[in-house]
Amino acid sequence: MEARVEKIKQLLQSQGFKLTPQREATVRVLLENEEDHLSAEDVFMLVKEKFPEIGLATVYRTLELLTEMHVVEKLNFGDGVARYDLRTESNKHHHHHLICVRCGSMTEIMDDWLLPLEERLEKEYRFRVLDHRLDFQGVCASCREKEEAEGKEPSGAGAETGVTYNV
Amino acid sequence: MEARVEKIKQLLQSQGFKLTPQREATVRVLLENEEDHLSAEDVFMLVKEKFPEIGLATVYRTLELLTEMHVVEKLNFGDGVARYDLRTESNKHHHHHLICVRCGSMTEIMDDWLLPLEERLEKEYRFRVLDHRLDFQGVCASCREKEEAEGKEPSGAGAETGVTYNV
DNA sequence: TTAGGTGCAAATCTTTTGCAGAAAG
DNA sequence: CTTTCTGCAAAAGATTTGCACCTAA
Repeated sequence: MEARVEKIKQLLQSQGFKLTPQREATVRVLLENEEDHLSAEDVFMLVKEKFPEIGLATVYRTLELLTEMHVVEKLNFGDGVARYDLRTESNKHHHHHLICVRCGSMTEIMDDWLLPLEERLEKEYRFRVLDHRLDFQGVCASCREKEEAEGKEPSGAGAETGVTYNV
Repeated sequence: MEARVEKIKQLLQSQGFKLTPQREATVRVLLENEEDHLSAEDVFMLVKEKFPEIGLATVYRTLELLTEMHVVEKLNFGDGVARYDLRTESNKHHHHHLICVRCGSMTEIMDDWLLPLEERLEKEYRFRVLDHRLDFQGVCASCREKEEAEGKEPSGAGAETGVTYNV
């Protein structure tokens, strides 16, 4: 943990930025909540617990800086707020989401299933992939069990099931 | 074209909604600009040309309705505005984006490269996929050519090249 | 005549920015 | 000292909502 803070500190300093107490508090919140996808507001609230004087704008500016430094990744799940993820060895480029349209739960899968696709993009489109985002919307295992227990049809058609009316 | 408008009309009516002139104008704009990813504001401007009295709120409400009906798909490329795509036979579930970090261009690829992955999700996670989103960020062919012509290194490391500092 | 729709303006919500003062090299 | 950084408040930009009026089955 300390080593990771130190690494970020050095990275910032190498570019002429400072790891101020506010920024360090922000980074620590991100490290302590690595499993979550925190919004700027979430980060702000958590930082405030340790550092009550901090301003929301500072958090936004810090997250922007960390995004530029590729320390965090700015995510967008379409719910109107940006979310931020630390980029670590384990999630670099291997970050896919299973989003359940029933219960809203989100599962992450880390396998890098896309490498073969990226090779194809390189060959067929001459497109050099730097990053990707892959989200699946669907129904998670536990919601499926629930629905099957209730005797519903296995997958379901209806208002919010993703049925497409082809136009 | 008329047939597609008619189909949408019937779909709306089957749920008790009306295809008002404002909504029809909005739908037609979407049909006429199927290749683009229009924002609500874009749609508003285009509808205004044909139907000057329309209000922005009506466009938003129409797009929301069409999204709920799965006639359009609401997309988010992280540039601060939602964009809307008609869901058609040809792009249903086969809609990937190549977003160039240099010039901002966006290419769509229609191949459904993800079917094998969706099968794996079904097997390994019991997750029933209804839809997905796959975006690649990288450098497009023409920007690569430009950079190579300028004698830059082939792919590049630097501020906005997606280099990841592992933390 | 009644639910669904519309336009307008105001409200909301997230994110950004201007600025004067504070901190660090 | 000079650059970087901060907090606050105001601004900006996208989207939503309240409301009075309108319009079809």
